Amino acid sequence: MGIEQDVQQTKFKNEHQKASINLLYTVSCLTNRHHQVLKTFGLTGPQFNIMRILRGQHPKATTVNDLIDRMIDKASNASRIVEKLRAKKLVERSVCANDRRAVDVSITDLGLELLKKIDVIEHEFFFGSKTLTEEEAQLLNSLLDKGRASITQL
Amino acid sequence: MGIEQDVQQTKFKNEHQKASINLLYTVSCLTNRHHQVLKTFGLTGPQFNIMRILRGQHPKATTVNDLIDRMIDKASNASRIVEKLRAKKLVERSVCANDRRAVDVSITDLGLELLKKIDVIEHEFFFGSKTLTEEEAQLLNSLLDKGRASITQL
DNA sequence: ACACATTATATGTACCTACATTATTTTCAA
DNA sequence: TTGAAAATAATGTAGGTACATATAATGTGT
Repeated sequence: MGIEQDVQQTKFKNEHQKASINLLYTVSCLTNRHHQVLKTFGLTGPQFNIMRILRGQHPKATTVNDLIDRMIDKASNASRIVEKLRAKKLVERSVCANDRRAVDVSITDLGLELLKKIDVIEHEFFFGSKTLTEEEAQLLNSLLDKGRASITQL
Repeated sequence: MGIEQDVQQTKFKNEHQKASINLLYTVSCLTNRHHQVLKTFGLTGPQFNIMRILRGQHPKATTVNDLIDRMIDKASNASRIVEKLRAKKLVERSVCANDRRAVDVSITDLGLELLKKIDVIEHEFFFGSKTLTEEEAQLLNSLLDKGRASITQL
């Protein structure tokens, strides 16, 4: 099944326009699937992302600013997401001792347990894990890197 | 610049995980750029998408239901977006004569003029238009189609 | 003809993003 | 040292998504 069938459009101006639509549609499928899976654990995508970053730093704390730097999807509102996680007792928050402007966030034991459960089905989150070979995935990566240059160079 | 530098992560479990993150990040760059451009015309991405669909049908009207079917990014709230466009006088809305449940939406002359202006910089919306060859874009399309099968087959 | 399911749209809620603004603390240079 | 600039979070607003539900019109089987 190519993108033509999937979006009910048979004509594209050229392969670049087709690739643009293909990217949007593919990522939409990917994130829909992820959200579906995460929902069964009571998490949203951005909440899960923050939890993973916190686990990576555990047992050290991470400031909100560090979270913003490391999130893939820009977090103009990391504070609010952290607050949602705190309400679920998955993370803790405290004013940073060294810099009283900053806020230290760290994952709780409850949070670590939840991530452990999600680890089991981690392969669900990998694009093309069942249909692309390692070489094809590598090729995809290089094409994305190369194509992205036409955006960032603007 | 590969994805490693862009997301400040040097280790990935495998090429498939890397591709997943690369896709999310790439589409984020792509849509950010589009939104940036569209904003100068006073439109959001979804609003622009609906306008394009309406132009494709012009001078025939399109029902809200048809809009939902044809939008790439699922529109659980096409009504609200149409209402925003109507407030800007870019589209018109009227109860469908044949089926009084349905609502006919059509683009106005003002809407057509706006799209005409945006047409001029349409190439801005194409991924990799300056950095990928036609063959590379074609290859990217086939990899996306193939990889997407691992999501939809679930 | 009428009860009932279906369809088309609208709306309420929870969550998200981008962007602008604010409050507080720290840094740094005159 | 002190006053301005920068940094860190939090918050308000407008717009978006997903999902559940409501409302009205249409279609259908008996």
